[in-house]
Amino acid sequence: MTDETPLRADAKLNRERILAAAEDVFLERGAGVSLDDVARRAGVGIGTLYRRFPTREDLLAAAYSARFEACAETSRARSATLDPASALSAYLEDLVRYSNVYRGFAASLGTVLQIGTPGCLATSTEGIRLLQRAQTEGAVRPDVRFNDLVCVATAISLATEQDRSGPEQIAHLVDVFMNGIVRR
Amino acid sequence: MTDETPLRADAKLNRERILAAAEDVFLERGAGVSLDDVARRAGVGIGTLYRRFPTREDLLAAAYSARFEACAETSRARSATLDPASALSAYLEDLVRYSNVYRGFAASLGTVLQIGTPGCLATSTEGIRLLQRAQTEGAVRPDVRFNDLVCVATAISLATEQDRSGPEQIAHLVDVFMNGIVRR
DNA sequence: TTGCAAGTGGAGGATATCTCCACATATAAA
DNA sequence: TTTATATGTGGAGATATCCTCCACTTGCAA
Repeated sequence: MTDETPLRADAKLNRERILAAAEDVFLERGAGVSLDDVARRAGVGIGTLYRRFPTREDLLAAAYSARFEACAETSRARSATLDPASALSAYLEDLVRYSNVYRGFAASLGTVLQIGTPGCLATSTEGIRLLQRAQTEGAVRPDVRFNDLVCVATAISLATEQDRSGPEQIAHLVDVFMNGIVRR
Repeated sequence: MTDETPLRADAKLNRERILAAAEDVFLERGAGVSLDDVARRAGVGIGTLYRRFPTREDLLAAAYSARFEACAETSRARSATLDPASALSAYLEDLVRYSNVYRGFAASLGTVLQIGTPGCLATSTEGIRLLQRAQTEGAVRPDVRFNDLVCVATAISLATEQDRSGPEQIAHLVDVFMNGIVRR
């Protein structure tokens, strides 16, 4: 799963160049941009890009890694002072917010999270932890899986990146998903 | 919005050929298939296809129209004998089931429903009616919008088209989203 | 019959993806 | 230092899809 041999010095530099270029280009023009453009911006051949990141999702996962790491860290810090359900709710909201940083990223969220990048791993782990905690404390139904949460986040991201709806729309949808549609 | 002048006889025939071909090809290989393939299967030039259906979503909406019409009709019939919440729940379940007929359709559900095809309109109208009824009878939170339901359906479709989960999985997720993730 | 609005096909330009391989070079061992 | 070679590189080109454009055809109303 993880790459065995360490990269050669020049290769490592190119890898970083690619990631920096990807961040710029994805931010500017969305997650669907041509990978040739990324390579060009990085000053690197397209072959080099593909050797390092065989799929677009690999590149997205790597480019997002730091962000996801931050997402996990924020959640960890916050969850100490929140009840389990609120912590999970806040986590979901953040996940959606992060997914909307690159336009068009939402559709890949599920795939990307499954790639073993440190950040992806951190975010998944944190989500699983929060869910489990909420479930053992009886705050959340026991038959919900982490995968369900990812789907929810995906759907909300998709819905909110079409409409130019603000953060209150995201919060509303998260609330609906957390508390249900039926009046209580 | 709706097309003014009626189609010429030959054009109408071609339109039907395209729709029949689209149904076959989408069923076989998913909603993302090459539109050239659809045109070829229909025995029609690609230009003709684009003239009639400017975007893939237009074609999807038209191909789905009959199905959506059936979805609405079923719901209308059923809702007479069900309490508002159950009727809404059943409607949601159907919406998801229909969305999974073409692989890869789920992500377009929101866009497609907004296209004025008779079936799309019927399904939307029915959903809005059920939601309103449930809300005026106090069975469902007043701050939920139809758009939220589409979001829910999308999420569940996405979740269940990845896993090869059966209908009981769909029912389960609908239940979760009707009653909330939070334990009651 | 006939005029023409409506319709048709598909070549072709634009854009993307991804592979392949001749060539270059960092690095570890001699 | 000098190799030997595993590792890395660039980018041409094969393949695929999208979508437009326009010369040509045809249904149909008058």
